[in-house]
Amino acid sequence: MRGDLERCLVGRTISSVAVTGSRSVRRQHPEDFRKALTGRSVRGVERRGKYLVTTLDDGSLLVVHLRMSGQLLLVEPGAPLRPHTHAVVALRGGGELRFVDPRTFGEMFVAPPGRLAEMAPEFDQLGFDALQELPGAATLARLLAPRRARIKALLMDQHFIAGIGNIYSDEILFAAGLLGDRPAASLSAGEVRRLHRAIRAVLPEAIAMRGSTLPDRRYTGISGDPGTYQDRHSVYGRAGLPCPRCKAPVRRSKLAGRTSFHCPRCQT
DNA sequence: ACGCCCGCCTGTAAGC
DNA sequence: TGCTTACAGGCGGGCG
Repeated sequence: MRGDLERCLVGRTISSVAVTGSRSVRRQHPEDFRKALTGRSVRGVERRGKYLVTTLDDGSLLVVHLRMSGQLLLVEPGAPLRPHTHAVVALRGGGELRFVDPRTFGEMFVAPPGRLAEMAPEFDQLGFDALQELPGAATLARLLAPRRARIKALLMDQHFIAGIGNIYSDEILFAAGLLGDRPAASLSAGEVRRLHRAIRAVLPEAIAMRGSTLPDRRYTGISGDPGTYQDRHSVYGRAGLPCPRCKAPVRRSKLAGRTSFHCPRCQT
């Protein structure tokens, strides 16, 4: 999604903004949000964990978090308005960026220059980015050693490592051959190395395939195009289906409060 | 520090 | 067919 936004938005100017409802823009008055964006042009698009951060020409930041059901779509003006469209950002020269979110857990806000920390204190709490800031295996081992949490809970803990959620924690743990309920501190040096390699293998591969679009098609690219990594899932969403490695049926369980999937033979 | 529960919402699918 | 219930890519807060 970051790449899509970068390709579609950098250099473009925002001509107008419309916000409907009060839930998606909730850290500031929607009118302030609208004013902060109107007339700005997009300089770049970054990502911190699961937050999308668009840099504008005045140094302010447009921050978006999609949470469970949020979607960003770039459409032609006049395209039919999908239900649950909460914000429309019109671009000069055509095109509209639309924020659609049925469950309204997602949100957007604009942080004026230098105000991100005060508007979004949780940014300071984010752990290292799973993709861009992953430390070496030895450092990772040192970080895991004192932790009593289960490894899956820790992989999904944005304060520890930022960017991994329920799908990719399960896929990473499968690739590493580890059970998610193992206490983090119980991993041997070799197991941490496997985990490290799994993170570095799964995430770039999933991104190359444009992510995982589940049957409800809630996550798509900016053009509404589905990702294809769901076809490569080894365990997530595959309860009862054969493990791609050993053919044992994939098991479904509850772990770290979330529905989880693992292979009972390949993961220990 | 950790596990577990709930709430925040709406849509969907499963179960009766 | 129609109703009720459970659950869904996240995350913060409260409790024990």
